[in-house]
Amino acid sequence: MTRQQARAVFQALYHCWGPQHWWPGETPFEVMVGAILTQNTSWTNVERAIGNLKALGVLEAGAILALSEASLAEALRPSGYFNVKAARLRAFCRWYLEQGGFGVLRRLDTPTLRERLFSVHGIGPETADDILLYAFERPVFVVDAYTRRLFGRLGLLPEGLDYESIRAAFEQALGPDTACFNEYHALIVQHGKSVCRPRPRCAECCLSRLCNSANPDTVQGSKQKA
DNA sequence: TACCAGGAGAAAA
DNA sequence: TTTTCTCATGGT
Repeated sequence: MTRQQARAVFQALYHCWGPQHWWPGETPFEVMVGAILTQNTSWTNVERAIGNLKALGVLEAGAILALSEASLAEALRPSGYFNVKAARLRAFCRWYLEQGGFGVLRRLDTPTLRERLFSVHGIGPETADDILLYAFERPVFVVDAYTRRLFGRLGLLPEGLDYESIRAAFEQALGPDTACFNEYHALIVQHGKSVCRPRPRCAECCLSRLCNSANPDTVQGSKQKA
């Protein structure tokens, strides 16, 4: 993928959807909690769970750890996978406090911080990069299922490419640009939720021109099952 | 009713 | 090493 291709997609998405103002969290810690809770879950459900934590007055690492796992799971219920996410959120909070909190972590270089996030049970590459980009404002491109789907359909990324290779492809094409990565990922998600779904509504797709030139077989969803 | 959603870890092959 | 299964609520 060339810089020109990456920028062309960005411009088309931005023109179609406008600025997305991500991430919708009031504090870096809330962004990190949201990144864990949104795993394989729609954001509207995550908002309910975060609302529960706020109502309990526990949207803080120490307060979350002070809750029993059952109480925490109950608060997280609307976000789905609540037992799994309660354990993951507690693991993250323990790590967060052990590390010294946001003020200490923000002084680490990005590769070190990324490696340390990977050491937390329940934080994989996408969640780590969400946290790096939206909470720590590091120039890390977040790759998700929408990114794979969209750029696969555009013919700009081969199928089966691993996470790190896709991330590197974007970062190499665009250069380190936190603001751009922030907006780009948000636009891909917005586009994915609205148009570029497993059963795409390509007639409504602002990228149809790019799709047609890149990969005519997949553009109109002709190879997708009806 | 079935599909899908801002994944990750464990188990099985 | 790679693939498959499990976790679960809520909207369309």
